[in-house]
Amino acid sequence: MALDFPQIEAKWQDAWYSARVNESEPEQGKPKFFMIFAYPGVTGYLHVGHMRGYTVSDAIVRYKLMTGYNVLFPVGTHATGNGAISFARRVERRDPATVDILTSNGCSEETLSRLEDPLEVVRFFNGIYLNDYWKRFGFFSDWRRFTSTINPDYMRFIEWQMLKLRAEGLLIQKPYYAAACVEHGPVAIDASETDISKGGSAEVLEYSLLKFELEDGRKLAAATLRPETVFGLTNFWVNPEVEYVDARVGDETWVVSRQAAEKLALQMDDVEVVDSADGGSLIGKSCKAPYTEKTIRIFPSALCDPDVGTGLVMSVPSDAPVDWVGLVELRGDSLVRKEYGITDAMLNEAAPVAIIDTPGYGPLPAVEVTERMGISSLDDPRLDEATREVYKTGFHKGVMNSSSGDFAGWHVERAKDAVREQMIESGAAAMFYDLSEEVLCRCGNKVLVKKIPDQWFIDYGNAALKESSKEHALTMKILPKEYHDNIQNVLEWYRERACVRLGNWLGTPFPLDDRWIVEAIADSTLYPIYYVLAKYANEGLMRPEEMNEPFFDYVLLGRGDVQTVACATGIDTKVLSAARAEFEYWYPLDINLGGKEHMTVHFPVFLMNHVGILRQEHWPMGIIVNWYITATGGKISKSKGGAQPIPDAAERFGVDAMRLFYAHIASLYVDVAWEDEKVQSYRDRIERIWNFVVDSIEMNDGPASDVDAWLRARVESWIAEAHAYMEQYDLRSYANNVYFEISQDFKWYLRRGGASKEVVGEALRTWTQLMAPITPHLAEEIWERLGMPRFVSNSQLRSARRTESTELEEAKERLLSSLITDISEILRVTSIKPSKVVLMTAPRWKNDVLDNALSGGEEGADVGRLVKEAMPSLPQDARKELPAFAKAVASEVGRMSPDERRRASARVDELTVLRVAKEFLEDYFRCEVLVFSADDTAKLDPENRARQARPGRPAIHVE
RNA sequence: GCGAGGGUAGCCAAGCUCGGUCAAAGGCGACAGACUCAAGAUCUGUUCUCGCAGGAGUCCCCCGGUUCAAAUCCGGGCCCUCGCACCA
Repeated sequence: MALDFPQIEAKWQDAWYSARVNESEPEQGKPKFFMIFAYPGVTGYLHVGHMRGYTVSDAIVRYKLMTGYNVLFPVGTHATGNGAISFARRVERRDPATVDILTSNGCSEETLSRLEDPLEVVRFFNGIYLNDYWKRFGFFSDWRRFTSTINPDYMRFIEWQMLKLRAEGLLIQKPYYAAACVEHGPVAIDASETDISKGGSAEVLEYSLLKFELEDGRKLAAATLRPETVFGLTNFWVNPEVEYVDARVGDETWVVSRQAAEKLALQMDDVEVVDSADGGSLIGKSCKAPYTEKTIRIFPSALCDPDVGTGLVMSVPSDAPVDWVGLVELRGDSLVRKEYGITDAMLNEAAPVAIIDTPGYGPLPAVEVTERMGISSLDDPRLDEATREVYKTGFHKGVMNSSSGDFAGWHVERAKDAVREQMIESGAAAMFYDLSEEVLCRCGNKVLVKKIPDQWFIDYGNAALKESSKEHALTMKILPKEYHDNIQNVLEWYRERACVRLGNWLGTPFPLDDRWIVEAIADSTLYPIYYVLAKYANEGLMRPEEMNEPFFDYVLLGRGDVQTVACATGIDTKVLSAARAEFEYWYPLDINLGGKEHMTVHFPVFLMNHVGILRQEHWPMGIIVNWYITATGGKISKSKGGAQPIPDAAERFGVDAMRLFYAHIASLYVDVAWEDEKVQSYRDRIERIWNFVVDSIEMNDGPASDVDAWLRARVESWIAEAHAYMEQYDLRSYANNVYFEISQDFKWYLRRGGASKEVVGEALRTWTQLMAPITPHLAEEIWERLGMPRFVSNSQLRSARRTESTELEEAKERLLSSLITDISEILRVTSIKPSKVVLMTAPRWKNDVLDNALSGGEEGADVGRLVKEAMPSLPQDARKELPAFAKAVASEVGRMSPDERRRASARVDELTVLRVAKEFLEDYFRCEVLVFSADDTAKLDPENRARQARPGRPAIHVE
């Protein structure tokens, strides 16, 4: 009989939610478990990959619920930022891809026009996430606590957080250079291109702007990434085709390209274009280099790009292949030389000057590389490659040579910053920021780097904060372990982080200055707390305008007394006390689970804000990082709308099959490709289990047998292992046992003639409980069939009762199954069709020797001692065998782990076990089976195989 | 570049923290058999090579080292993936 997945999913979800099994209230004295997953940003539909982390969270929470914990597992969404705004804009202009995604998900034209409003977009997707994803998957989340970051009450919480950061001295202000659109303000440069229409992979480059003084006092400003090469300057490049301008900067006049002047104006105060400047007229003239004060000649070059840097370039032919090739080309270009009057003497003055010792190169790497590669023209596309090669080695491995003055002997990497600093200090240079490629805003305007003079930062560089956070992180349960170790480095590396931004964004206005909006990472650090309070706001027990600083101070920091706070807020004292008690009950957060992208972004600030603002007893306890589900042949990205819409997949495969897929397909800490066939096979597995269970429930009761005790023993092992795995949140091993190993045990039981309805029923109940965290709908359906009261989901999973006797029961069956393996192996290799199998258990003395070896304790067994102690009592014919056997046993025992020792000590009466199992074996191999002890003088052993018998491994003879 | 993770049999994926229980779990695929009118359903077995006795040989990206013993530890190399800050 097939399972109707959608039907049972709906049935149990209705039942759970109407019985409010998913809702959480504090219960003093009962241990609590508080878990969240990092809430998703509201930027469109999610895809099947996102459900991995969410599902794992739900499974953990469900397990905790079944093991005595009062659990809290709230969910929410992150609407801050421009995701919803840009989505609304795409809808507004009826972007075909966006419209297509929406309509294929069933949106009407009416809904479409509603979604032109960003707030409606947020509302719309909040509904989708809640209903189509999380409820659809049967999560045990307390829906009453749902919150979203642009809800008015949540915003009050963020305001409070910023005030506390300031109070702790963790807010600082300083200038900042950000990519910005002239019209829309700062934009994010990011490959997913939420803000921009072009240039997602651009970077902000830090140029040094070096000033070269002309005879008339004006200054040519050249932008370079390598200021330390100032010592190797030989000439200057100007493009006669480019339009330059004279720009007044403070009390100086700079010559730069018109485009560069515009950029400078955004980054420096007091920049004004006063005149145009003719590049051609400069050529042939001289200018004075900064720092070295060397006089160099100005030459023409077509390579100066007015959009890159300042459109003016300083020339270092020793280390820049482009400069060297430029000089070579110029030397051979008589036409140009004639036009600008460039003489051989001038060119000779521009001969390369060696400045850097680069491992693997001579004194002039650029000359060397271009000659080796045979590059002689600026049009040669391999110039880029040559530049990269020289730059890379020179910058990271090079050392400044004796021609670099005070910096001789410095590593280039260090010299770069030091030289720049000195030049800036002396007024010979300035900083200049530019993008590595053209970036266009969604509106079509150019994105440029703009100085923001009074940017606010959270000071994650604060030494005390950093130290406490690192120390606390060591005590946290952080998985995977690699991240537990690495987060130390991440925290160490953290520095100030911009926490507010200008522009058209959804989010909380910055309480210290409402031109700013609190930035999207900064408003999502303490938020687990807010789930505790959201219930009260959602139920109308407090209004946003009442949630002021005294309110949060009282509830979260325990400041003030309830009467005063009630006056200051207008909130009922009962509500205040309850909220505070509830916070104290649930906090700290036990687990925050999120994708690997959070490792260097969200998790560190999440931790540090807790440490910075809250009392130590409220600092978070654990972090779990999950890796991704990807699509075959590339990421299934959110922006592309999702290769596999979640409701569709749920419909096709069933929620439980997907949940099992997420739990079992691989360790959480590797990326896994989504494959329909894989999910389908989990669906098959679930149906197989269902059919098996139904058959078992309907089975006829049979007589008690000797495997009953074995199955009971196995149940104890299932439970013990389940708890052990979940202790480590190792869902995969847990699922492997529950969905694959356990069914094997049932099959073995039946095969061995087990028939007790009672024993099977007992085992089925435990099995069902074990399934409940991962495949809850299936488990409930089975639980109901078993006649159990609602619900398996909140039934209690007891702890295991393993004893010596359960060990023995398991050892007994292990003996049989390994015996079957051995016999089958012999039959397979020899191709004998057996008419008779003779089994001979090890003689008594071998057991004694093994026991003796095992009792030897830690120092292990000594062969000599074993032989000496066993010899006297041995029958004559065994004495020859003893030394070899003792040696084998000694080495075997020597390398046993404690676990193996325990098992080996739990040996069973093999003769009896085999005699009892004789019929079973005869049935299995369809032939006669004879059982002897090797001690038995009447045994049937024509080939003298009895000597091979060892404890746990009877000798075998087949014919 | 900086930082992190990884390369295991046809494929996916455990194992590596604590070296021996590892020819290396499990799943998928493939092959064979059983049950069947039949099957893409289910069950059983096989799936590195050799083997008419439960075994042997070779193996866990490559090279080298430590060790009685290495998939596991150390060094070097090649290759892949990911994060890098105002992007959630």
